[in-house]
Amino acid sequence: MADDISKSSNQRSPLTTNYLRSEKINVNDNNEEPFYNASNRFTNQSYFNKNLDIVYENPNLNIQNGTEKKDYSSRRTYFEDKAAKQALSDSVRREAYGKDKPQIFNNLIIYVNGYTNPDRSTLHDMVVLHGGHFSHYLTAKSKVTHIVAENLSLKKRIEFASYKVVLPKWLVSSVQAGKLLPWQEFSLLRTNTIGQTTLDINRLKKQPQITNCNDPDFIQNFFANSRLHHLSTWKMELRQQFLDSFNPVMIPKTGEQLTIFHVDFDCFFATVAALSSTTIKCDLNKEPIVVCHGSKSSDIASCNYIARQYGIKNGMWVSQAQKLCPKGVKLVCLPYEFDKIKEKSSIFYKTLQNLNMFNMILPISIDEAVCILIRTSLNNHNDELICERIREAVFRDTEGCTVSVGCADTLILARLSLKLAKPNGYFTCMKYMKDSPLFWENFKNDDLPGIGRQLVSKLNTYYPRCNNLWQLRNDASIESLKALLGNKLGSKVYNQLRGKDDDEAAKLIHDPISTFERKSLSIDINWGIRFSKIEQVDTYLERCVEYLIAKLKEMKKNTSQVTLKVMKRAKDAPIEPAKYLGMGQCDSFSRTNRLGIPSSLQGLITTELRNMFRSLSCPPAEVRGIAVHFTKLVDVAKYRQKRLPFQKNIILNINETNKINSPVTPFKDVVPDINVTTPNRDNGGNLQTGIPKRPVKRVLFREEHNNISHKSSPDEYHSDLESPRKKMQKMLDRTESSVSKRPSIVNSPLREIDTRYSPSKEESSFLSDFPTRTAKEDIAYDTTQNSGEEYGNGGSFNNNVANVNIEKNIYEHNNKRLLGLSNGDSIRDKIESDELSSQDTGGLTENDPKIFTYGGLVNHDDESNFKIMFQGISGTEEIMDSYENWIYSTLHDIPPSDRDLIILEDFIWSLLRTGSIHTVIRMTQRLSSILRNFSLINKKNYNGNQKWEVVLIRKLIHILNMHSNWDDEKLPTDFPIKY
DNA sequence: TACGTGTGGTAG
DNA sequence: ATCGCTACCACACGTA
Repeated sequence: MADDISKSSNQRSPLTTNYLRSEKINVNDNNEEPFYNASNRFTNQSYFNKNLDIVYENPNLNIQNGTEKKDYSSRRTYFEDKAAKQALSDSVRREAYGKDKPQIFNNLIIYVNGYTNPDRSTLHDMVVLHGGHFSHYLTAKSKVTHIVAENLSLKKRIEFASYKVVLPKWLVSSVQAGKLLPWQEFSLLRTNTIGQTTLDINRLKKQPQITNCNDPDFIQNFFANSRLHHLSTWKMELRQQFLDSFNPVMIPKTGEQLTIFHVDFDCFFATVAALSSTTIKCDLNKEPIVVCHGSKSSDIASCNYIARQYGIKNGMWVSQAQKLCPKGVKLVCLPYEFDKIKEKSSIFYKTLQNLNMFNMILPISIDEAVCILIRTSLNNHNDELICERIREAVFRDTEGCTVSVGCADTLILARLSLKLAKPNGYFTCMKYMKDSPLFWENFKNDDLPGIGRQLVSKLNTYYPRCNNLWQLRNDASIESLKALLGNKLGSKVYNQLRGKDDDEAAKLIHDPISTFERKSLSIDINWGIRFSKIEQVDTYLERCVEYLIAKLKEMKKNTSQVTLKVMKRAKDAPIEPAKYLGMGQCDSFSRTNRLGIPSSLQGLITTELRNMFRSLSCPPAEVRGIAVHFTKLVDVAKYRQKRLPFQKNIILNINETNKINSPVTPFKDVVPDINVTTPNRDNGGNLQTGIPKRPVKRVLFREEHNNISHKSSPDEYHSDLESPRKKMQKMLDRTESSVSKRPSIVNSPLREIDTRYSPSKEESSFLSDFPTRTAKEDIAYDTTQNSGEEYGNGGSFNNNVANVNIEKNIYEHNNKRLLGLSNGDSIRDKIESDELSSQDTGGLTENDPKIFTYGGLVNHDDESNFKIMFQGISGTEEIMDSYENWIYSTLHDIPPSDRDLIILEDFIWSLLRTGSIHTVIRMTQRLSSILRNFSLINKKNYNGNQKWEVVLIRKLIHILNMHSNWDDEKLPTDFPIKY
């Protein structure tokens, strides 16, 4: 498999690789990078290391994970380290709180799987305080003795077959009894006899999915199968992992030159599903493959690129996708492989880490990372080489998952480049593209990050003439964008269109700590929610709170503000929507309440939420979704410190069920009056008594406020209380277009319509006009071959003698030339007069800057320290810039003039003669990269790029090969040049 | 002006 | 059957 891909990637390989390989630069053919080999074979090894190879070996980059230079190159180190930290804090806690407790769990290592009752953190405490170890990870090395679980999926049952799997009750009862009870009595698998176990598994084979939201296990079961839940939690886990392990020293400072590699798996879910599918045989490259749960209204989580050719997109329903397939083509539906995905992803991140190339690796999601390299004068690396390194390494380590890489010096350009790179490729956004239609014309309005479905349609309405980002860039003024999209987003888009990251995006790079710090916590379920009685809602709310509080405790935080959001069936929506157990068209209503004190008390928060639900007055039968948000999280430790000065002023008088163990801070700066209860305004509904509440004044205000702003209330019978303004607004909402006014996913009727993802006219034509990557690159490859034959002087590339002879001639020729050129002024005069005297200056026009009109070698008086000048510049970077600009300006209809090319050749030779072969290699590589890129975004061949291809093969590579052949002939690699 | 609440929108 | 999550930003509008 690996061979297959590398072969195919060779075939559609960039000009760089092909030209060089075909030209035998990479003689050793031992899978090392061609330029690396070249460096070894040429002079100036040490200098070369400084310039090119440093990327891979830079010792400064090895300290990514800690100032103490931890070596994280080993795969397991990260987890071992984290486990060590965990163990330490556990033992500290045991020391502090567990001294008087019987150490009944000595020598046990407990792992808790899934949601349990009591919850995970309670069990954690129980285990730790009674002498046991709590393992957060189930790895081969963690030597877990027991797994605690409430119930297990069949898959897990098989996976855990060799472990002792027990119910949480084992721990609880053991603690109660004060001694370790035999685990067998609490075994989940009930493996008293082999027969029973088998029976159990068989029975569970058709383990029915829990679709009733009133089932105690509904939430767990739903989450276990929800892709979106997984995406969200994985993302937060990765962020936390980043915060736990990164080295702040490596954060780029503003103003530093960066190179950004945006790395992303190609159709990750589908690839993983196909690779790990044992039951269904399928070929990722031949059949349309999708990942989904069901058959009709099931969402497609991911589809491979064959499926995408038919117009299938992620998020589409299976029924619709099937229709898009040509006759006779069967859509292959594969199940989710969440465990495998997680596994591949952590390999992915470790691989990136182990490459030791980047200053910082920012997790974007389970399958996507942004790798950042700080450019310094020392690491003069090759971006394309790095892209390929990443791709090869990930492909190898994940055993068959391909990533694409977009590379640029801003986030936005890297992201757009990634789009061009997909699938299974890379794209580097070069300087000349940043402001060129060549680049921007490849993108549609919806390619801009931050512009989703709603805003794209806004853009399309306001700028109907703009079919691509280049047109949008030219048509959309910053004022109009701001007016259309709002101040922030408007200027963001304006900047993005110019390849610049706005402050918000840059914050990710320059302040990842605060970007990744969690500020809120929530649970949000809008599938399978069906109630008939208010008690069911109450119970459900309690389970939500239970779930959230478990997490809250893990984070050692309290919440001081709670939001409840309810999805209510829209008025004219059918009771049961098209999607099985879906939410259908809904209106959303929310209510936020501040808790008197930051808290993680289940009773208190649940009660609060129940009140809030009542205040929304939504009939339970109409509820289609419920979300609970904890906002304004407060660090438990900090909170304890903070409240100390207030302590003496607090009067505690709280009823039994909501006993608060820690002292209370007053609500804001108002005098606390904890005995006052909230008068409930839910139409005479039951008042909750005894709950500490906010001060009277505030409550009254809120009552009033709630009545006035009850636009957000699902009920209609308070209409007469509305302010005229609200009424007007409401009327506008109704009459104008409720869809565009409230176009959220939730409210949008599109949610229910099967055609919501059918490509628009523009989209389909765009897709069909745009050749696939493979096709395009095959063309590039062919061109290479053809030009090679056409211009290749037959077998002369392989003919050492011929080459040496030619080289010698050229060498002498150039020596003469160089001698002639040592008089810089005369040459300049000559060239300039040539340009003037001839109307045909190789096609140069006014618009085409005469970038390369003179050049040459300046021989300083000091023989040991002369400088090579190009364009009158001597710094390598500046020379490269000027060289690049020249290429960019002559890539199209107007090719570089022959005269200029001769001067280039002179320049190359003088570089070689002075041992600056690394610069020649860079120049060769640069040209090759530019041509590759050009061919990726241009279908057409221009005079300019064709000519440059000839230059690349006939001049640059040819010259390098001659050096290579010298080496073969055991000629000296140092040329003592006498001036 | 500064802040609070409710809502819309987006990304993976 | 089917698993339509969730963190976070920005804005409009209201209040102190």
